Amino acid sequence: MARADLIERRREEILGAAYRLFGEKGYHETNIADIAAVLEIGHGTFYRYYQNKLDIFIHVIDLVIEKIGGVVASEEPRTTETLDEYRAQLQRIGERLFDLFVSDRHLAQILFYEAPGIDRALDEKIERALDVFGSFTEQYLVNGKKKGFLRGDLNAPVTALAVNAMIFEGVRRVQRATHPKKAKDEWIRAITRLMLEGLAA
Amino acid sequence: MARADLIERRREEILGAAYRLFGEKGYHETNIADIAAVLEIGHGTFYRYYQNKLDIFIHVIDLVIEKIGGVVASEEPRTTETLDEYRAQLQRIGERLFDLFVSDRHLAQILFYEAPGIDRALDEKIERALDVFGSFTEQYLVNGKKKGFLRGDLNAPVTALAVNAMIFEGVRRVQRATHPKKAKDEWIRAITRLMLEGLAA
Amino acid sequence: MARADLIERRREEILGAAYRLFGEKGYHETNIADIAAVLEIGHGTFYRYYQNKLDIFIHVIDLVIEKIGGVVASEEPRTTETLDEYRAQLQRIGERLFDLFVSDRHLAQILFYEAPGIDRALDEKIERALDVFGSFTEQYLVNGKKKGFLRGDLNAPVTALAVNAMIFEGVRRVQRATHPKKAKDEWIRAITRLMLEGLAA
Amino acid sequence: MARADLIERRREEILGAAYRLFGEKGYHETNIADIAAVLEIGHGTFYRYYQNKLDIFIHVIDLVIEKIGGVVASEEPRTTETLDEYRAQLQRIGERLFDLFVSDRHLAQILFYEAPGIDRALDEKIERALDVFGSFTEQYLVNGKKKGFLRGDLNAPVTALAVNAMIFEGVRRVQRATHPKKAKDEWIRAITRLMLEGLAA
DNA sequence: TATGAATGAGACTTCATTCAT
DNA sequence: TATGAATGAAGTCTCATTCAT
Repeated sequence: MARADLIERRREEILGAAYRLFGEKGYHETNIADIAAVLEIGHGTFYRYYQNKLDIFIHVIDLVIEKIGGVVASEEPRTTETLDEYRAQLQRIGERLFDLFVSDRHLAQILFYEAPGIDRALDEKIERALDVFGSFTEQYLVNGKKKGFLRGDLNAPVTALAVNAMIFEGVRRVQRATHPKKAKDEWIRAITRLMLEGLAA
Repeated sequence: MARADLIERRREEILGAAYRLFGEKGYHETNIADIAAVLEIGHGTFYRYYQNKLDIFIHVIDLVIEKIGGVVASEEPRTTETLDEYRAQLQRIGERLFDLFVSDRHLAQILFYEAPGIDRALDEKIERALDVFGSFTEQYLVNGKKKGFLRGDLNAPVTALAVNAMIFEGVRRVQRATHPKKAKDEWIRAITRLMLEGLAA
Repeated sequence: MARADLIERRREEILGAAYRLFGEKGYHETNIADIAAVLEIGHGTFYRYYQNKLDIFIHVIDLVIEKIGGVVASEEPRTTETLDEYRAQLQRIGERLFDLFVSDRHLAQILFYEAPGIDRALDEKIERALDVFGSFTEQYLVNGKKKGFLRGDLNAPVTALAVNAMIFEGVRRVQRATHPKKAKDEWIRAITRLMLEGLAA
Repeated sequence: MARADLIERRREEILGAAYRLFGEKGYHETNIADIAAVLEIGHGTFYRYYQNKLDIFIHVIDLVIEKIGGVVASEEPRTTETLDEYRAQLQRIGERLFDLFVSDRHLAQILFYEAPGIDRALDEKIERALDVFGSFTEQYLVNGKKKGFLRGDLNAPVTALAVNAMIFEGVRRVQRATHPKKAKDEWIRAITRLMLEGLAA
């Protein structure tokens, strides 16, 4: 029992170290020996906890998806009744997501730069996660259509993915910005206005 | 001069082969020997035309950027006078861009999956290209503001990047779709409506 | 004493598991962890009963030698008085040996395929065991010479080893045969006729 | 053309070095780096000529089989007309085979000690080679039956394998003997007498 | 006595790059 | 200019053995 806890802790330590190193140096530049070294363990020990380098990276990606998913799923789509409520909700989620990426710079690095192209199965996994995130956004849109504060003829699934693409580009940009706070506000405002009012005069 | 032409042709042959292989197998899975093999040249010869593996990949990325840039810059922003003209223009560019990615599957694979994370300097180069693409979109927005058919208070630079993010997510999705034609129409429609009219009822 | 018995029993359980695994998977493909796993003991426990991997393999070879030795020494050479008695004796030993190898497929696998080349000292041990088996056969030949039913000028030590070589090749072949029973009869008959009557017309 | 020759020579140099090292140190104790070191080449170079360690060992075994096969097939079975001619023939082949193994100590070491148990497919290959060697001996026996100087009722295929087993045990023993010459004569004599006249008085 | 977490030497193999021909 | 043989750094992974609990 204590034994199992220690093992679980060690697994998480390794995961944490890998998360950091993959974020800092990149997947291909990070050796198993590097991960072992920062933890001051033998690199054979690593292989007691994870099958191989791809295996730990997959777990790192799971962690990334989980972190983002926590924010994405942090609100209840169906409770929103008016456009203003939706706008407020959008802003809250946006704030949390931008804060998440700004506070943890590895997140964006891993998701947007390291993960793609490592492994086709992993690309698929990320794609499915994006689909899930899309389905959350879609629920908001569907709710809005039902409640009547969003256009009844909007293509919810595609629009949801388009909206999410803007948001992810936003977090990517904000996280790299010289003044993240200012950038965050600009992006949240630009996206919500574009979404709700459109660009037409 | 004929000499120089031959060299240039050979350079392009190598670039073409590399483009194809990087798109099919990925950067790390493609060897210099593979590239040489498809051209039936010695792999030592490769090094007479490109400095190293990263060098050729950079040139592949240049090609990718150039292909996209050709579409992005295919219209003149300032000639548009009305919202309807802008809508038509958007649709034309969208069509061309989606067609480009659908007709050449390596383009999306390289841009979205292979390029990220290879090299930080290369990531920067792509970022700058995205900035350039953003500045094109921005010109349309600025023109629309000036002509009065777009909202005067919209944040043109940020909104332009957001719009482009939707478009790139669209081409990525459409290129992977089972029915690209249908997907393309849906995405173009969803994006233009979202942009111009917004989602609010 | 009960303590000592338990220890001895555990030693034999480990030996049995090792015997089976070395026979099935081979020496190099069998891990200490594999052996411990089939016994559902910790693999550290293994080292309380055997010094190391080679040590247990040496004990496995001892077991192999013992099993064969049991058959080889199962008859009394000096009681045989006539050629017919010797022929009958030969056939009895042959039957037992062939049955032993057919009933226990690991025996041949370990003796003929796994043991050679593991360790020079172990090769020597097996060589000495073969010498001992040779000396048994030699006793029959010497007895036959003394009793006058075998040629007086035959080179007993060398001929004994030659005879044993035939027998071991026989058991190796029979154990691998599609129809072991038929093969066994053929080999026993071929060897006894070759031995006693020779091939000349 | 000279190019191809050089490559072939290098392949054979590597094969020779591997043959020697596998014979001296054993398969598992020999590294690719060892082989490269004795040839003073980079160990990456090894992999230009052989796929991997097992691959070169298979080629070593091919060489072993070829060397033995050269002796085994050095006489024409059907030309023998009398028992004395057969005896002489047997002795010639025996001499050559014993000389081969005595002059090249690696041969026996590799065949009898290193090869078994490395790889099941390789074991099969050796088994098939032994079958081929058996079929040669069988031809002598069949010829003898036809010509009437060997017993008409002998089981040629099985007896051939039994005879070969004696011969291989002989070469193995002689090659290890303190006085190989004396041992060789004893073995050749013991085997031929056993074969042709049997042991009965 | 039993355990199994930790270790790290060591082996194989790949491949970008060089350079003599 | 073209070639491809040679190189060796570098990296992944295994597993016998130890030892603290």
